[in-house]
Amino acid sequence: MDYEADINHRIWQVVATIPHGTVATYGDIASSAGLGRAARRVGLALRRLPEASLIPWHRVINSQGRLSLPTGSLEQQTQRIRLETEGIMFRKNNSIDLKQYGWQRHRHH
DNA sequence: TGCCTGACATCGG
DNA sequence: GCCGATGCCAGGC
Repeated sequence: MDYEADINHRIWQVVATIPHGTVATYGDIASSAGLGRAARRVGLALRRLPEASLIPWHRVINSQGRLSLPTGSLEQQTQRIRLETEGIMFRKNNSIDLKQYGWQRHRHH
């Protein structure tokens, strides 16, 4: 397969390791996949994900703790429902506390 | 080739 | 907390 397809697979592989009930940011995934700060590349890979895939794409959110899919879209609603189903609570401003649910939350500078 | 856009991140103001 | 500018990597036309 070509280079781009290989990158997508690597990204999906990392996303697959995000534990149930936790979330990771696009940036987290990018660095873990060896892509440096190419966070936008992660969004592209998730968009390329097959509809029937079992990869937990809903556990990937932005660094502000908010969902990046279009507000009000069916996709975004699906993501929120799935996260809440896993026990993740949203704040009043529709954001998620990364300190509590974040994946690589125990790193130190 | 050039320009615009996007499931992003970070820094200012 | 809400913009706007920048840097970033690909896609689409």
